[in-house]
Amino acid sequence: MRAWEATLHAHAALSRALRHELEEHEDIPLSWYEVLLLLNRAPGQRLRMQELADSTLFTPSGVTRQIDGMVEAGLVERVRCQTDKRGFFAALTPAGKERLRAASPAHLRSIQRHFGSQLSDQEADTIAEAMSRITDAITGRCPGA
Amino acid sequence: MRAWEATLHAHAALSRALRHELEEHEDIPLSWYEVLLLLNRAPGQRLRMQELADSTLFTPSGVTRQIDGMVEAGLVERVRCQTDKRGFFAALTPAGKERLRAASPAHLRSIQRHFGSQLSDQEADTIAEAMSRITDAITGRCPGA
DNA sequence: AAAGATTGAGGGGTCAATCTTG
DNA sequence: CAAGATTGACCCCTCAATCTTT
Repeated sequence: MRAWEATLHAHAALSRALRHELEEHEDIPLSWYEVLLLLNRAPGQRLRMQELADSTLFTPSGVTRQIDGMVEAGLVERVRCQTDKRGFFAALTPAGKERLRAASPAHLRSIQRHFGSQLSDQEADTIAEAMSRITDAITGRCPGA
Repeated sequence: MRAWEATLHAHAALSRALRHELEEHEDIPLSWYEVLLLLNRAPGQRLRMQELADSTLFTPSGVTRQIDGMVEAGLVERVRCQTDKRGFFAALTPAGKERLRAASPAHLRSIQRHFGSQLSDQEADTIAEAMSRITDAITGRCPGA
């Protein structure tokens, strides 16, 4: 499948470039950015660990490791859920919010430069729609796995 | 950028599904498959380490680790280049060729099921072309990194 | 027992430094 | 010194097992 091989290569090249630029300019791992973004969008700037796992498509343990690092860096706090004491929220701290605000412009420029500027509007639409469909098909049912 | 987020998610979900299915049915890491494929296509069923790094978009050290494992599994041999003794070839062994032949059908079916069958022919063409363009733009010049 | 989350062990990749040959 | 490749230290993520709360 030619389209899949091309996607694999583009993903490898692109995520490496984005990671380098984000770490160089803002000293943030690429994976943190997505978490900061999700938390910032969320009501109360906080999400359950489980919600983060679903949204990011990481495993629960992956989310735990990630939040560990971000807590240590002071960007996020763990808050026990009062109504269900098994659960925790990851809550954005002021420092985390500030860090996201600082990193956003450069990162968005990187994405635009390496990805967006290479695509016509129509291509971008096609890709967004097709990729979403693929993700839904896999996470929606999972027959084999 | 919506298209980029969707691509990121699709890649995460898809590569996880493919990895699980390939490991379950054929007991092969997903990353080995691409190397076996490249070697099999290559003249003499062998490639220089450097060529593998370029083709797969892994770093040189990544290729070394990968080949280490495949040599240990008997799928590949390291062959010193006679005309330039700094270099090495990774050469497919008969066992490696057989392993690829055994794994191919199931893996191709996985790709078709999770990826190809979700796309129209036109979408697949658009994606293949656009993604190739993105890869070329990054690896071709690299202004920032 | 089931759900939410974490921990220990391990795979797989990167970078910077190193070794060898040209 | 430059090029091809490898090594050591390290990061990130996953799986299976575990702990706590429901």
